[in-house]
Amino acid sequence: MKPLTLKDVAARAGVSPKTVSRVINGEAYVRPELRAAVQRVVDELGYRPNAFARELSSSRSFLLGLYFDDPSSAYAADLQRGALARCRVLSYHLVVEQVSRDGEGWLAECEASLRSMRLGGAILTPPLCDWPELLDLFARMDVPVVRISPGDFPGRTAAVEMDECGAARELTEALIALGHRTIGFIQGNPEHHAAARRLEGFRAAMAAADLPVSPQHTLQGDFTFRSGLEAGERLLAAADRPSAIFAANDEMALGVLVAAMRAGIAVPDRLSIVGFDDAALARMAWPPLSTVRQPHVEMAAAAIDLLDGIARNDDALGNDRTRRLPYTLVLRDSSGPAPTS
Amino acid sequence: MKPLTLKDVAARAGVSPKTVSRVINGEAYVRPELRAAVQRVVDELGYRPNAFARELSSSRSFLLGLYFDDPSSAYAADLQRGALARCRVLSYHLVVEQVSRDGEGWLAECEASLRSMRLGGAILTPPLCDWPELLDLFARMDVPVVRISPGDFPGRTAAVEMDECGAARELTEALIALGHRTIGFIQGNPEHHAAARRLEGFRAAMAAADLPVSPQHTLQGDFTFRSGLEAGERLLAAADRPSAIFAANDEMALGVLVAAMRAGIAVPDRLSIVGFDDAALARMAWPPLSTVRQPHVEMAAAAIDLLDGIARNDDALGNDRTRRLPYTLVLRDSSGPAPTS
DNA sequence: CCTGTGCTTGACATCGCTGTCACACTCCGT
DNA sequence: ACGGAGTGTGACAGCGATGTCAAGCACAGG
Repeated sequence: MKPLTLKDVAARAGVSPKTVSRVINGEAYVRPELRAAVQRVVDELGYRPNAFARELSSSRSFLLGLYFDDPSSAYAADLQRGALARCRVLSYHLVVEQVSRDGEGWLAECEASLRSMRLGGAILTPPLCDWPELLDLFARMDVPVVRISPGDFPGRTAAVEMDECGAARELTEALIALGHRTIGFIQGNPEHHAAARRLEGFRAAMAAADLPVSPQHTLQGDFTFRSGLEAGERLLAAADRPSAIFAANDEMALGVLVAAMRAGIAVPDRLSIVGFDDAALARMAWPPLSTVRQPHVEMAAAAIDLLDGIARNDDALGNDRTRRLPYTLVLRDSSGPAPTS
Repeated sequence: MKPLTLKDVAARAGVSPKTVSRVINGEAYVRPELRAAVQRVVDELGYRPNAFARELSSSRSFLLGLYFDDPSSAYAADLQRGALARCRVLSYHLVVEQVSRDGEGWLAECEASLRSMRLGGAILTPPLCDWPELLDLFARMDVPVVRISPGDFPGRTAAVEMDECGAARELTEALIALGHRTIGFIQGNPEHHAAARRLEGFRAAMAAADLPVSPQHTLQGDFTFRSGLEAGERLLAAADRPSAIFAANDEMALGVLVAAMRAGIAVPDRLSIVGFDDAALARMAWPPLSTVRQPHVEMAAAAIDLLDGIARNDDALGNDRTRRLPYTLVLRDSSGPAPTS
């Protein structure tokens, strides 16, 4: 099966290849009738331009990179799904890359990878989005970047974010409204800077309600189930056991839930647990988790849109290179009124 | 930052571009000393050939496609992680694509996508791997394919699989050994043909032990949590409630677990539940799920290796185009002795 | 000394497309 | 009628690599 080329189409339409190219790319200066005629031939033959040749001669690119630290988290999967769907629509292709800061050569390896394959843009997810070396690399390579929930360097690149602080505050306020006065908090991966905002929001709500936040009740996790389990066990074994625990993501909240089960503490009767993200997991737990819905799919789609805009040089975007998406509180059965005892 | 080209390297090394190309590609007929000298320059400059140009002139390709039906399942994430890791090593790039059979144009869209971007190979995951139209398409486009757990058309393409039937039988035997005599089974997505083997294995074990399998105890699910929950509820409400339930994947098993919790049925004391896959989820449940570990990561890596082999025309592979990987029974706390009552 | 063979190297065309530029033509105002 | 601006079109070069082929060289055998 010989591939169809521009020349074939041109011959069939009785015009020069360049004219076909103009039609394909929607360039100006083609007579409307001619444009229509050529378009008809293109459709008839089902012609698709070879993306590699295109890229080579125009240094545009149709490949977008999605960079993850850990591509197997539920978070990553959601982002990917959103990005993928949008890519289809805008006819980009998505290249997934995994980067970790282990070892010496990670940056060099990234650079090599980028040099061998020019990307039209890249999406950096936390915690990568806050690594200055990586941002420098993309800047040097002149690859447009959109960051998801960046924690540092605001304004340095386009970004998609959510009001994590506000969301955490609202969720905490909801717990306080349920009568909880002693609330534990399990932080996420310290490298994930945006996640630190969740702690801020929690503290803000507690301070506003004049409730104390003891350091023993503010534990460090790393977003994994295991870390949530361990932190949960410690919190539940404490003398002044909190009546509610806020974990900075759903996986850790699930860990706390299991810790409570093991310890025979009824949820939500004797302990309320809330998470963050509204991952698919949240609904698979028993009781289902109260959490904050972070619109991951939409965030990824917005990121693709931003990249597309930058590629098209839509300076209509101008200064508006940051999209902020709304969150939603999702109160399910893992949280309830504080025990009266 | 101007990109480094073959010519630059050639000039620096005092040879022709073609010779550099030879060194890069490890072709024969270059004097060892020259080869070493050129290699040194390449390393020094950190030169990387432009993959697009390479692809254009040689019609080789360094892009591998990973095709999913649902890219957000835990299964998909595991496969992707394995593929990604192997790609890094072999310096391929991974393009992720999502295909569904909705609507009219899905095949045409796939074809268009493939025509615009020649892939060096593709990995098809279930249930896509059993869609004959898709297999035909790839054959027509002359893109090598490796299928993961194909259900139909054995031998048609290279494949990576696992003994699903044997695994299901062993797991069922383990339940029988625990004293269970009435065991429910929840099937997976009927489109996922390989998964039908799990039912076969289950039936084989039951038959071997002379235990009846009632049709009311063999329900249809679709691999989602929700379908597991619903099937679980039905099984648990039945008059002759089974003492153990085998769900064809972990997500559905989790659904059954929640159904049991809701109904106040203690697991594993009054009901044993087992899943299949050993997804990350399995360990996040309470009690943690007994299941069969399917080596997803290794399977994906093997698939990449197969594609690489095909690309290099290693006919050393010859007829050995199917890799079968081993499973492991993982018995955790969601299964236990049958209740004596 | 000549021819043949095998190794080593580079010149050149080519992959499919787009950027650049030149040319042709139409439509003005003067 | 003529210069100039604005349109429409195609010829041609080149993006950065590899395939092909021919040429140069060394060494063997006749």
